[in-house]
Amino acid sequence: MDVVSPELNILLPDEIMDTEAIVMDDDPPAESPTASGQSQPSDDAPIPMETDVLAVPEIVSLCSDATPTQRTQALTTSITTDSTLCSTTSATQLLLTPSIASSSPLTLRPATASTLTSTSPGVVSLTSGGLQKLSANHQIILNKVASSPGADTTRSPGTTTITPGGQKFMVTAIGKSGQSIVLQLPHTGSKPGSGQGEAKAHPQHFKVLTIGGRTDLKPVMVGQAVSSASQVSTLQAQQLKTVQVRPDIFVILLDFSPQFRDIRLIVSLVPSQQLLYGLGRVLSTSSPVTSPRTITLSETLSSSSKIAISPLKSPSKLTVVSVASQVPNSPQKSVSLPLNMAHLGQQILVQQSTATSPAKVVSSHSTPMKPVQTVTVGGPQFKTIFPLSTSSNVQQIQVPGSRFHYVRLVTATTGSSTGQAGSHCTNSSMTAKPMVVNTAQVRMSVPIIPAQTMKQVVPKPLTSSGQLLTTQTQQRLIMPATPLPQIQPNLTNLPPGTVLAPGSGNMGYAVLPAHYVTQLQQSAYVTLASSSGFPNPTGIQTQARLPLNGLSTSDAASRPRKPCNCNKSQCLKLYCDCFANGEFCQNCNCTNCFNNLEHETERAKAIKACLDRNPEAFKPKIGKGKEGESDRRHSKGCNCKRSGCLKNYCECYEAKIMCSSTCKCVGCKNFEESPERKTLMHLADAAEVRVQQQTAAKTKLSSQISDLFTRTTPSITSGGGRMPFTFVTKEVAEATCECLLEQAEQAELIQQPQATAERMILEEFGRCLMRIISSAGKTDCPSINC
DNA sequence: GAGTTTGAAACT
DNA sequence: CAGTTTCAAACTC
Repeated sequence: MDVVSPELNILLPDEIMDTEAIVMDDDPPAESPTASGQSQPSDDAPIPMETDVLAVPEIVSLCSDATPTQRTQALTTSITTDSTLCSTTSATQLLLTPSIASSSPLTLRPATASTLTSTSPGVVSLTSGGLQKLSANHQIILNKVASSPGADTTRSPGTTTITPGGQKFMVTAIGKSGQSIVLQLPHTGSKPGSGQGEAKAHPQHFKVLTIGGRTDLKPVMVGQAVSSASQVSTLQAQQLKTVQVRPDIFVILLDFSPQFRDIRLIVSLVPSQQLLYGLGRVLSTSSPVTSPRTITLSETLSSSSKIAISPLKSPSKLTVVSVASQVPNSPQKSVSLPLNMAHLGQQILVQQSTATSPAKVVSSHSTPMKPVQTVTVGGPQFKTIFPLSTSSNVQQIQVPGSRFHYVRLVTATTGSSTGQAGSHCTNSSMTAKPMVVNTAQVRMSVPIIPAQTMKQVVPKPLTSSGQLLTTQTQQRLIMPATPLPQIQPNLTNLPPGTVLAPGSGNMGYAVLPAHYVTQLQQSAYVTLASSSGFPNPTGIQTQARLPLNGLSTSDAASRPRKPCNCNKSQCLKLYCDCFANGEFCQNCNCTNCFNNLEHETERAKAIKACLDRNPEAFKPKIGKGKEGESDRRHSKGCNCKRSGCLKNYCECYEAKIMCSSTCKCVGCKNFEESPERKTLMHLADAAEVRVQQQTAAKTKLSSQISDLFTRTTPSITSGGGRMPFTFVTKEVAEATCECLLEQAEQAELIQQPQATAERMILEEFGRCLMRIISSAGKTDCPSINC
C-alpha cells in the first residue's frame, strides 16, 4: 500500500516542527474535521495547559474507516534513549519502537512525569506537570476526551494515565479545553473504547518511552506487559502539544527537556487508512544540544520496522521519521532502515510503510521502506516527508561541482511513483509555505557515480527527463546539512523527485557523503543493538552487515573501496580517502579515527576547516566532460615530479585521463602522443583483451562439452559409461585449441622463452584434457570452466 | 610485510 | 604564493 506521505509533507510546516516557530492558537478551528468523522465535543472545563495547540480535532480515529478487523491491530510504541551512548560517545539514541505484541496499544509515555503510580492492576497513572492522562486503550486521545469511550474521566491536568488493559491511550489536557483528539488504534478482538476486561483477554505489551535520563524519575514498569517488554524508560516530556494541520494528520508535540525539546510525535491518518506515526525532531536555534544523537523509530504492529535518524546539530534543522504501518495480520517481519544523518546536521524526513510481505528479515537494502529525500536549500526551516518505496536501494548521485555524493534511494518496485514524487513535490510546494522546488521541473544532469571511482568513471548523464532509473518509484536525495554554498547552483539540477527544502539560516545546504545512508545504517544498527534492554529483533543484527564502508554487496562489488590506513590524520584530513570522499570510515585500518558517528563535532569542524582552506575541497577533482571521457580533466592538475605521470601517484593517470595544461608536472609522459603512455595503454588493453578472450574460450569449451553430453547417444558406452573419446568432438577440439592459442599468445605477450611458452601450452592442454575427462566421468551434464 | 617512493595536503 | 613538512597511498623488494 502506498503511504500517503505527501500529507505529512504538507502537514509539517515549519511552525509545527519548529519549536521556536510554533505559534499557539488559542482558538481552535471552528470546524475541526476528523478522520473518523466523529465529533468529540468537549464541554469540560478548560484544562490548564502549559502549551496550547494550533488546532485540535475533536476526535481523530486513526483507523476510522478501517473495518473492525482492521482495527484489531494494535501498536506498542516505545521511545528509548540510550543514555550510555550519550555519555560515552556523545551519541544519544532515541528509539521509538512499537513492537512486541500485535495487540499492544500505542503507548506513549513521556517519562518526565514526576510521578508514576499504579492505581490499579493494569492501570498506571503517571503525573507530571505537563502530561496528561494516558489510557492504554486503542485510542490516543489528545486533549479533553471527557466523553470518549474508555477515557479516564477522573483525569486531571498534568496527569497521564496508562491503562494497559484498556483500549485507549489518552492524552488529555494537552490542548485547549474542550478539544480532544482521539486516536483510534486498532485492537484485535476488541472494540474501540472497550473495557479493560476485554483488554485482559488481549494482553497488552507496553514499551515505555525513554528519552534522556531524569534522575528524579525511576524507570517504571507500566502494566504487566511492560514487565515482559522490559523496556522501561523515561521520557523527559514536560509538555505535550498537539497540532492538527489536517483532519487526518496531526502532530503531537512533545516538549521534552531542553535537550529533547525538538522531539515530535507525528500521527496521521492517511487516506489509505494507514496509521502513520513517527518521531520528528527539531533543533531550535536555542537548543544547546550539540552532541550527536540518533533517533531510531521502530514499530511493530504485525510487522516491525526501524528507522534510525541522527538528530541535527544545526539549529532549526529537522529530522522526522514517520512510520506507516498497517497489515494487521501479515506475518511478522522485521524491517529496518536506519537513516542517520547526524554528522552534518542534515535534514531528513523519513516515512516508512511496512509492506505485507511474508515474514522475513529484510536487509537494509531490501527493506520495504520508503526513504525520503530532503534537500536543504536554505531559508526557513522546512520539512518534507515522502513515502519511500519498498525494497529501496541506494544509489549515489554526484551533484555536479560537488565532490560529495548524494544518495538516491530507489526502489525495485515499478510503478508510477516517479510521477507521484513529482506530485508530492508539487503539493508540497503548493501547501507548504517554505519554498519547495517542484522537482518535476528540475532537470538534473546528475550522474550516479561510485564515490571511489569518481575520478575514473565518466559520469553518466541522465536522460532528458532526468530520470535515471525507470523502475524507481522514488528518488531520494538526502543530504547532511554541511554548508556547501558552492554547490548551490548545482542544486537546480537535482533529479526529479528531489525535494529542495530551505535550510535553516546559514546552513543552507545539506550534502550527503557517499554511502552516507548505508554507512549510517550500519552504524545505527550497531548502536541499536547496543541499546540496553531493547528487544532487538534478530534481523537487526544480521541485516546490516554491510561490506566495506556500508556498501551493499552489490555496491561493494561494483565499487570496491579500499579501507584507509590513516594513523595521524584521525581521518579528518583530506589525506584520508574516506574523509575526502565524504564517507565514514568503516572496516578501515585506521587508528584514532574520528571519521565516524562518535565524533560528529570533530568531523564537522574538520569539514569546515577543509572548506575554509579550499571551498572546493570536496568537489570532484576530475571535471566531468560534456561528451564523455575525452573531456574529463583534472580541475587542479597534477604536480608530479618523478613519476612521469604514468603511475598511480599521479592523479591524472589514476583517473585514466591525460595531463592537461593545468598540470604542473615535470617530465610528464601522460599525454596523447606519449610513446610510454601508448605502451602502457597497449599493454593494459592487451591484457584486458587477453583475459576476455581467454574467458570466452573457456566458456566456449565448457559449452561444447556440455552440449556433447546432451547429444551423445547412450549407444557409445563402455561398461555402462560413455567412453572419454566420445567427448572429443570437433567442437571440443576447437575449443581446446583456442585455449592453447590463448595460452601461447599470453606467453608471447609476457615475452616468455619458447621453452616456457611450450610448457605453458602443454600445461593448458593438460588442463583441458583433465576437464574433458572429468566431464566424461560425470553422469550429469557438466559445466566445465577452464 | 617492511621499507621506500611519491605527490597531495597541510602548514609556515 | 612559495617553500617546507606531513601524510598516506603506491610501489618495490
